[in-house]
Amino acid sequence: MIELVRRLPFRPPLDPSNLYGHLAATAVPGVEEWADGAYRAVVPLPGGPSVVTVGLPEADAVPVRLVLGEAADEEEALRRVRRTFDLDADPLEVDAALAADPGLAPLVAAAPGRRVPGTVDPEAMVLRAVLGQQVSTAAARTHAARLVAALGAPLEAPDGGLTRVFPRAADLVAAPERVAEVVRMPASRLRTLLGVAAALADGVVDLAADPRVVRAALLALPGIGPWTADTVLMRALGDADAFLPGDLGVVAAARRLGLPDAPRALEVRSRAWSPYRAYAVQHLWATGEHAVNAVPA
DNA sequence: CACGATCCGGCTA
DNA sequence: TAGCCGTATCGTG
Repeated sequence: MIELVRRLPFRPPLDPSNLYGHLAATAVPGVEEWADGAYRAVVPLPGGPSVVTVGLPEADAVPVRLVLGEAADEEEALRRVRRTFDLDADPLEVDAALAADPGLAPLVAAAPGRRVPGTVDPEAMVLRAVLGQQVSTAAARTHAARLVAALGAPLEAPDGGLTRVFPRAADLVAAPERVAEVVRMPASRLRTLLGVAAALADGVVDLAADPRVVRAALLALPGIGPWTADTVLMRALGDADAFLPGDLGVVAAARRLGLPDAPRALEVRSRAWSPYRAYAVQHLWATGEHAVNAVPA
C-alpha cells in the first residue's frame, strides 16, 4: 500500500459547481463518496484497487491523494483523475467558442471555465449509463449501488464509505441471474444491461477505440440509443463534442432559453458549438434546479 | 413522425 | 399511500 500526495495543475478558470456537484450527487455508495469536502473513489488499476481523494481546486491546481496497490499505478491513477476532472481542458478556447452564440453567451459569462465531469472507471460508466436510462439520477444511483453491493469485489482494506470495486462487465456476464435479482427494472432494460456487459467483456465494444467506432458499436446493441451512446462518449471517453439533443434536461433548458427545443432542431443549432458541444450540455443542465449543479455544502 | 408501453424509484401532497 | 415524474428506447401506426 503506497500513499502519495500530488497537485494536478490546470488552466484557469475552473468552475467547480457542476463538476464536483455532479460527481458528488451521483456518487455510488460503496465505490464513491463525498467526504470532508473531497470526492473519493475506488479505481480499479493493474496493481489492484486504488483510492483517489480529490479536493476542491486551488488557484491553479487540484489536490490529490492516492492510495495505490503498486507504485507503478501512479501515472494511470493521475491520468484518470485528470480525465475525471477535465483538467486538460483549454477553458479560454472552449468559452470563446460557445460564447460566440448569443444563446449561450450569458451562460458562459456566468460560469467561465465550466468543465465536463468524467469518470475514473469508464467501463462502469457504460453500465451506469444504461442504469440511468429514463430514471432520475437518484434512482440510477440506487440501482448502481445494488449492483455494487451484490457483485462488487470487496476491498481488502475498506476506507470510509469505500468498500468495493464497481463490478466488471465480466462479473455481470458470469452471474446474470444475480443481476436480475438485484436490479429491479423493466425486463428490456435488464436485457440491455446484460447485453452491454457481454459486449464489453468480449471486446465487441472496445472503449480504447476511436469514439466514432465506440458510438457505432454501442448503437448496434438492443436498448442502446443516442442518449446512452453519447453519454458514454461524453463521460467515459472524454469526447468534448458529444451532444445530447434528446436529453430531458437539455431540452427543458433549451426551451427556457428560447433555443430550439425540438431535438432535431437543437442538434442543428448545436453544430455551431462544435467541437465543444459537451460543454454546452453542461451549461444547459446548469440552468436547472438540480442537485448535480452545486458542490455539497 | 407521433405516441404508447415499459411497470421501477423518488418525491410530493 | 396515491399519483406523477424522471438527464430513454423501441415498436406500432
